[in-house]
Amino acid sequence: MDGKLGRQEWIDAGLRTMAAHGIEAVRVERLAEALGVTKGSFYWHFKDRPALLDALLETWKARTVNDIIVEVEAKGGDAATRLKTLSTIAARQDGRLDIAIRIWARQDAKARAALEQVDRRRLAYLDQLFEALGFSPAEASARSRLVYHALIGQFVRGMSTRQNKRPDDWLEIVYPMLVRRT
Amino acid sequence: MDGKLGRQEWIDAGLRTMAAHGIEAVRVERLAEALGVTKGSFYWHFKDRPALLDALLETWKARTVNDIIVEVEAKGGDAATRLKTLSTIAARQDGRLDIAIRIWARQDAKARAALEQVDRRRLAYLDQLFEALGFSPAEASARSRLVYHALIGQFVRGMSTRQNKRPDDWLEIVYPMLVRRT
DNA sequence: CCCTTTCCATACGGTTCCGTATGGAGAGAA
DNA sequence: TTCTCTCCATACGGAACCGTATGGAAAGGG
Repeated sequence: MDGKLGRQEWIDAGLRTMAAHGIEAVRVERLAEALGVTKGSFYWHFKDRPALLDALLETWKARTVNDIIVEVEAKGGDAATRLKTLSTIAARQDGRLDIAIRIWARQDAKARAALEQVDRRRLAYLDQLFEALGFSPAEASARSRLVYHALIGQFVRGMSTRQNKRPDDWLEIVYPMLVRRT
Repeated sequence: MDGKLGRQEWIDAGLRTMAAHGIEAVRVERLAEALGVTKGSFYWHFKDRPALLDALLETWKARTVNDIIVEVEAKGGDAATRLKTLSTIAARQDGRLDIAIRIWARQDAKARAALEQVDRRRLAYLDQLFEALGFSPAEASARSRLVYHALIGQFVRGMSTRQNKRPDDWLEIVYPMLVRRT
């Protein structure tokens, strides 16, 4: 199964181990072993390790800034429908890569900048949906943050906890509360 | 300024750097430099690095299993009052150490076990409060998880984000919604 | 056939850790 | 004083990385 490999194979392998074990675990000699080559190959395709990490971040950012939002918009519907679509899609993601980026962002300025961009985009979209449901900007913002933070918390917890086979139904249960105007 | 130092100084230093930079940053030679000694001291007080990590975990667990719950119970009041007390106390914690443990638990079985114990304890307490407010077990459990996950998410995000000076008022805003029976 | 380009293996020096071995300084007991 | 116990410094070997230098195999063009 070995033709020659290019940047993309290294990036994919990097994203895999990053999702599984965090950015600290993506080492060039380990990736080389996993890919069945030596690091001679790596330093042909990349200048150094930071160059790979940049590529990982860019790849993640490109595929993450709009992914869920685009998917929700594609399904269409009114604000309530989109919010429902969004919550079901978001809740069944595994989010391991997002969490790995989030942990990385604690130490790295670039990762932090990319993450804040993604967060702002998603929170703005959530704000928009809640406001379309008739909530004031302050109420909409608070509910957006409640939901978004709760999803992050679920992912973080699911990452630490052993394979949780329970499908986590709390979001479905509290969903009616979240969208009901007072 | 240095009398001799004992296990506790090493543990405190370990907890500090762990809260600031994660478990990966807890290295014996770095701690030694921070404490103004060499690692000769470390290997006098500890068998090896894992022994220190065990001590860190035990220290955290001992001071965390009950901390907030005890504080809330000390203030007393009915379920609604306690829930309010709990949310304000929890929201103004920094939670960096908890998050560091949570990240560590992704890779370490012992940390995972300790963390699951703390999580179960806290979630059970939250369930109890919500049920005392008249919610069904399923509703209470869902709301507990919503709030708990949201707090985790806030801490994780606050850790990645640069010094967020906004005091995060979303919890206060959505609080009435959380405790209102349908 | 030869030559160039592409891709990778091998070998090396340097850094940062871990853990061990050993000796030494200081303080109190005998 | 001398002996002992506690605590730490120093020095060492080894592992896991990073990045560089260099050579070689494979493939295609000329």
